[in-house]
Amino acid sequence: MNIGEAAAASGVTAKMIRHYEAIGLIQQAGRTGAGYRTYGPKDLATLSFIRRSRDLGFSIAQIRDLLALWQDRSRASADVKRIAGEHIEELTAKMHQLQEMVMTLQHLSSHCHGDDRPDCPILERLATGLDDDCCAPGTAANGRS
Amino acid sequence: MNIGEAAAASGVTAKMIRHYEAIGLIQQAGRTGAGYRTYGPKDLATLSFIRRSRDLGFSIAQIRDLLALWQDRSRASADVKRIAGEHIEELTAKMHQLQEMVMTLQHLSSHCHGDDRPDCPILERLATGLDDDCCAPGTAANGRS
DNA sequence: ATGCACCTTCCCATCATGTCAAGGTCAAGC
DNA sequence: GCTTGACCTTGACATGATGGGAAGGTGCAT
Repeated sequence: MNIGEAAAASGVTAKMIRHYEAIGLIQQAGRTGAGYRTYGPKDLATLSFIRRSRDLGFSIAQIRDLLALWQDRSRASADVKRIAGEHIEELTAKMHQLQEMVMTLQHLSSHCHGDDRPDCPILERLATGLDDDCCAPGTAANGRS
Repeated sequence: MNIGEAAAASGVTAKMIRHYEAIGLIQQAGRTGAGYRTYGPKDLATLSFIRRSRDLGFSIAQIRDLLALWQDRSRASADVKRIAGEHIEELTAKMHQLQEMVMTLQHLSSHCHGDDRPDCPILERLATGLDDDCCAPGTAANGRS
């Protein structure tokens, strides 16, 4: 199986397969006489594992650990669960950051009439850091926290 | 005002101030005879504007547009509102992606007993793409959608 | 005049991925 | 056999926002 077929079958681009090999995330692939990389079912399974992990937002470093655990028959599931738990916390923290941004922006946007006139509370807030057209003083979104 | 003071006052690092100048996001700063950059209140306001925009997750490209609108006295607030609205949609989409990851991971994690035994539904799911210990067939989190 | 904190430019690193270029290889058709 | 097109190889460079560090100049206080 060539790299192109492996890429199509696993959902990892050929470019990334070579990259993962270069950084040591996966073993060096076998080679044909002409230097083409060859892949077997086991390699495919590893590549698919990586792609699913990436889809769940794991970093390469985390995937490295997960792969090691996966291939360790004497692993403790607690180790896997811990990695996943840490990752969940990272993702949740990012989510909350985004949520705060969205709430602030929605608040500002709702007070911007959005017409031809230049007056705009969004720009005012960005310029001054203060939200002087705020309907709910004391909330986290008013910039005076 | 030197770059260090401007950095402390605006919350933008000296490194980034130089970078923003290099990419043309801000005007070239004035220089002393010795080549030191100097900053005035107007520059400070611009830097603070940029930092607040970054805090709200705007990209450099978006900030470029926002700065142009800010300095355009004949702007239409509708333009600002549109940029903000697009940004809200981007952020919301990212949030939902993270949310889906978190839900999937929480589902898997809740089914992992997390002890010394190697059996682990998280790894199984990453390896096979299938969630065979699923309590709620047909939901988005079971990998068979 | 010495020392320290600050400034300058320039280069490299991150992280995961993409693009592009120059060249080698394989398989099919003529 | 030769051409063609699809595929492979390596390598370099780009993204976006930021950090780190080296090597050297400047400002100010002791």
